[in-house]
Amino acid sequence: MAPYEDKPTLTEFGAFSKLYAKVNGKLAGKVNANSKVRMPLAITIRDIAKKAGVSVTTVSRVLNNKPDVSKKTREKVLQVIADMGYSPNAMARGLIWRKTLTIGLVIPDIGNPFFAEVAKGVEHRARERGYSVIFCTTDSEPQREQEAIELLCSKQVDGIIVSLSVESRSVLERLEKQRFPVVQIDRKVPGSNYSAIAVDNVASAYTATKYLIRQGHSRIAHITGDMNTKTAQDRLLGYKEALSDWGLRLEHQLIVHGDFSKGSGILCMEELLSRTPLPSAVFVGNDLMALGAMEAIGKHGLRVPDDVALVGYDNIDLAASLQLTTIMQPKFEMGQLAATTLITSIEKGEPAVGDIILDTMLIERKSSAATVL
Amino acid sequence: MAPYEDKPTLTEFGAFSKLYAKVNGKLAGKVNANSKVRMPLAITIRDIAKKAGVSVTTVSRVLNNKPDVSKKTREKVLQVIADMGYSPNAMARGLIWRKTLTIGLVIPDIGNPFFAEVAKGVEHRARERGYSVIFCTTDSEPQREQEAIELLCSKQVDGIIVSLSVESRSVLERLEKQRFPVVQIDRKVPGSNYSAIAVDNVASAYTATKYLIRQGHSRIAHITGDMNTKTAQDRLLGYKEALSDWGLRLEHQLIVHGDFSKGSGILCMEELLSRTPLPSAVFVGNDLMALGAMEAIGKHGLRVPDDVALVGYDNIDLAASLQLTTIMQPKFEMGQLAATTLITSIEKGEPAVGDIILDTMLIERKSSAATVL
DNA sequence: TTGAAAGCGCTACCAG
DNA sequence: CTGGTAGCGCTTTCAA
Repeated sequence: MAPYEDKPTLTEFGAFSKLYAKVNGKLAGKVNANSKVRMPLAITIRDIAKKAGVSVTTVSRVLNNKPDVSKKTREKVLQVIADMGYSPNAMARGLIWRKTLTIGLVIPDIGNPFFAEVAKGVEHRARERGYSVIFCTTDSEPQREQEAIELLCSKQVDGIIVSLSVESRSVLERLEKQRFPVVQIDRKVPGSNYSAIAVDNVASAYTATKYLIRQGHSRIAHITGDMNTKTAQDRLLGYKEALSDWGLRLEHQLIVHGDFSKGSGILCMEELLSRTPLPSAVFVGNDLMALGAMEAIGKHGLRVPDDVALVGYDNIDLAASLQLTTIMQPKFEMGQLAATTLITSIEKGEPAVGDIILDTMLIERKSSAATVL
Repeated sequence: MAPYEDKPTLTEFGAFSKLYAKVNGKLAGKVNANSKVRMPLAITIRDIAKKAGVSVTTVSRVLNNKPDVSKKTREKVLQVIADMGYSPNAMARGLIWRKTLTIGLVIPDIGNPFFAEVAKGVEHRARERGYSVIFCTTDSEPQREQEAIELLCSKQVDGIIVSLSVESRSVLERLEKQRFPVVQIDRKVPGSNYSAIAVDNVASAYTATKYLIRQGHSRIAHITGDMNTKTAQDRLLGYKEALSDWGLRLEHQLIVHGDFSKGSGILCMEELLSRTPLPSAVFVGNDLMALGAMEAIGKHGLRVPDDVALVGYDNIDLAASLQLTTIMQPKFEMGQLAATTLITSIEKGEPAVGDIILDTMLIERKSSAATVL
């Protein structure tokens, strides 16, 4: 009648764990199957102690590499642990240590290659430092962002890496008051003091737009990301500044609002294709939308870059294959850095200071080339 | 001197939690800052009880929606909980319930859009059912697969969704012995009894190859995925069977082994491009490698499909944009189904039975079109 | 060098 | 309907 919900410890139950009789007190003695005493659902430190003929304290000492254990005892205990395949219950430890060695990751969408790559960086670095990662996706909906954070807090994660919409400021403020370790990634919530790992979106959007202008374009459209994010706002800003600096008129009908998804890229591009005269170039808020834009352009029998030049943002894997000119940002490294920053902050017991702004780079490819390669 | 490592409960500390004096026994009385008594690091159920003027038992009842609490008391307690922003410590609960409402997800690479989409499906469904997801990546290295599973077990997850290399059979067997809930996704470890959510890789690879043959190709190469996975083995098998059924000779020099990564796609294609005569078509083990293959082909001044036709596998987002013919498999749905299956198994207390094989579909696009669109 | 015992925050059992 | 109390599995005093 082994209960299915047993917690695993990667061992089969040995002869040792057939029936559990409480010994340290009232209930010692034989316990039959009908007893109300709950069976231990996995091997515990007590099982190890008994088998090794030592106290739980000693086992605990071995487990935690404390001194004050004779070499002989230590080896004996280690042996039993290996034999039984015991692994300590992280929850029980967490209760005492007030540490779970787990961090939270709150991102809009793991399906977006940008965030997938960021998540990869986070997970890799976290693993190196001995932490696990619980991830939550929010589609940048403030409601879900808050729920995710509350959930992670109740799960007692040691810290959280977040990428939030601008509306989640109050949530962050509450965490700040408790001095809870948080690091922002990709987008910083305005007014929040938590440090962020990001790029200069204004400057790089400016660069992208300037580049198109220099290519001879004067009717340049922009498909924005989710305007609820600082990222999208900043990229729009950079676009506007570039136009302004080069004396180009800002045409509101050339700015359409997407949400960073490929689908929205299609829709937005469709809309732009109905404008007359047609824009000759589009700075798209991210690569995923640029993908959609390409599809829309193709569907209308037009060609990139001949009819419409395109510049994206992110340099996700497919940008190279698609010959999409784009702004490269170091996604994996951002994830790694965020994890490093957060974990250091957790372990030092003090908040990270200052933002880390990483470099971006314009990568020129066919989608915007004046001359076809 | 508020310690930074405080566990957050989304509340600022109220006047209530300035200093904590043990009351239920020995240590009652004033406790000064030098005391060895650890300060409570977050609001606990006892704080709520005290503030509401009831027992912890009653608060617990309210927390768990048990009956046997008068409406008035319940409301009072709820009010205090809301006021203090209390949220129960999931670890303490987990210790008792032997449930963490957390599941593990072990995948090779979150950076691969296929797995990112699967992960998305898992997370969405898990959230709907009240579970969180810890994810671990392994690059299909058996060592890391085992470590990931052991880690997740020690974190007491309620179950695990895995996508493993064929070598991890023994690890699964140990989990099986303990009747620990596991569901396999995408690839099934041969010999394991845990049910899997996957597609028929042999049949679909057969379909893809057959399709190329029907397009008139007779020199068809294959770039395999990581041959340590059942997925890659099966796709190779389907490829071979199709060749055989159509009386085409199997040329070993036309089979090169990649690892499902884009980089390996480039390398493998380079290798194929050195063959003479050139294969006129390549069935690539997944879209990511097909991406790489396309780049390699372009770099050599050749064109798709005129010089080399390409068929991929997965139908990731960019396949549409790249006009890549591919085998579609329902990634998001696979993730959802795996989560549903696992959680149902966890909650019913019995293993899921049988595999779920989902339908695939050949999606024809330009990369293999006989006539350019 | 060892072990007994007191909890971490919570739920479950029992008695009122 | 309510409250006291014994643990969940572990670490950490403190005493031997």
